[in-house]
Amino acid sequence: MAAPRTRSQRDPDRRERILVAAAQLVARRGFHTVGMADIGAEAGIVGSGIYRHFDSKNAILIALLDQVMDRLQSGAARIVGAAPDDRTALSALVRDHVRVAIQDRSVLAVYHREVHNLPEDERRRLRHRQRHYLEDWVHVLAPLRRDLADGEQRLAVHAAIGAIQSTLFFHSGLAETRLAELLDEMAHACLGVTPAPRERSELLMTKY
Amino acid sequence: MAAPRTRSQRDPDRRERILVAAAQLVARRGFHTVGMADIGAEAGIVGSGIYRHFDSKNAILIALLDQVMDRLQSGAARIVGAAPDDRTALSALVRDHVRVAIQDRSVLAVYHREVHNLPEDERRRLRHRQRHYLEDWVHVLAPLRRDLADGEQRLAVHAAIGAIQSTLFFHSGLAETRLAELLDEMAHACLGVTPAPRERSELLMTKY
DNA sequence: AGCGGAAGTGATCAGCAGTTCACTGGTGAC
DNA sequence: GTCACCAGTGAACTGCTGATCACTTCCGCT
Repeated sequence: MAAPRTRSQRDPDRRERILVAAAQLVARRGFHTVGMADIGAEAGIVGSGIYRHFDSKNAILIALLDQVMDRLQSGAARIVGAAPDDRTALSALVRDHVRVAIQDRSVLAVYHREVHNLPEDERRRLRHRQRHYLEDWVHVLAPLRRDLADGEQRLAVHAAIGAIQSTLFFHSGLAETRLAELLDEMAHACLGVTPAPRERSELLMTKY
Repeated sequence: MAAPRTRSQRDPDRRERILVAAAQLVARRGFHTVGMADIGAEAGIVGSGIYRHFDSKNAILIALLDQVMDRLQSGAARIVGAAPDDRTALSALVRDHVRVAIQDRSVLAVYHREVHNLPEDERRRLRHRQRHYLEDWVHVLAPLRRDLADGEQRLAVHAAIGAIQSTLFFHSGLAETRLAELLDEMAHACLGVTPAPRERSELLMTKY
């Protein structure tokens, strides 16, 4: 029962296309500058057609930001669960964040700039998820930086992520592998931890 | 003639109060979430009264962002003109940016998030000023990091500033001096340069 | 073929927020 | 004292944009 119903008919993944369109447009021009008509046009339908897939304009933004947190959190969970030691875990966290920053560039940029455009409760919820993600970092950093107090470790994590995400806001023109290498290095520098050797899978920048 | 006319009458620095009010509100809730009525109320007048001091809502934002760039650029100009060598200059640039990030927290946060809400031409103008400021950093970093290519040096500068500005988006709860110390350290780590010893004046965190 | 329903359309609504404007009241100049 | 002027007021206007709704179209299923 409740068999996997044939979802949509015209375009099976229209919903996803709307999200992609919104991410690109919002990243470039800002959430409130972009109209439903714009998003619709980019996704191949008319503005009002979006309401077949989302309840409101805000719902699009929420879906977008949740998607980002999903990617970050799932990566972190996998890493923390599998890494043999703290230093390996931390380096893997750094590299995963770099990967997301490069691959999901526009969505992450949107997250960074548009969280405060959310209604109070949704913002709290996302901030909560974000805090959770950061806690993963702090938890593996703590034993490696006993010289830092609790709040200071948290600051270091923020700074490392800030360094990584600086790439969201300008175009370096560097090759992706080189870009990843440098961001990786600088994030580790912020954390005051020498990078663990890369895994083979990481060298390939694979998705999983 | 055209003597320095007695500017305003009721409140001599109402204009400034409007800017401060706008900075705080916009930093917390975002530019388009904040209405003219809100800004006015915070500044002690009614919403429409603002138009005696600014041509439009956008004009407030522009004045705000220009004010930030003024502070950054004037600091950079002073430093580059006076520093005895590149390493001292770079460290001074870092410390000045840290100072602005802490002292003018909300205004800098607004800059970071709301530039793309500007009309095309104004955005270009501000981006241009920003580029100019970054060029000062790159110029003194270049001789210290000959191992990096041109675009790579620029990336490092962005990352260092990203690390510093990460402090704009959360409350560390640390004492200001300790906060400045750590940000300073991490920014230098991103740049791959050992900090020059602090000047006496810097230790006091004075404005000039 | 023909039925049912989901996807897409376009006209229309509704409300908000920036802006304008005629007016008031207080301040400084003479 | 009074005159000119300008910051400040509040009501009204307007344009824009998110949202609604009745209608059409297209697909899948029997």
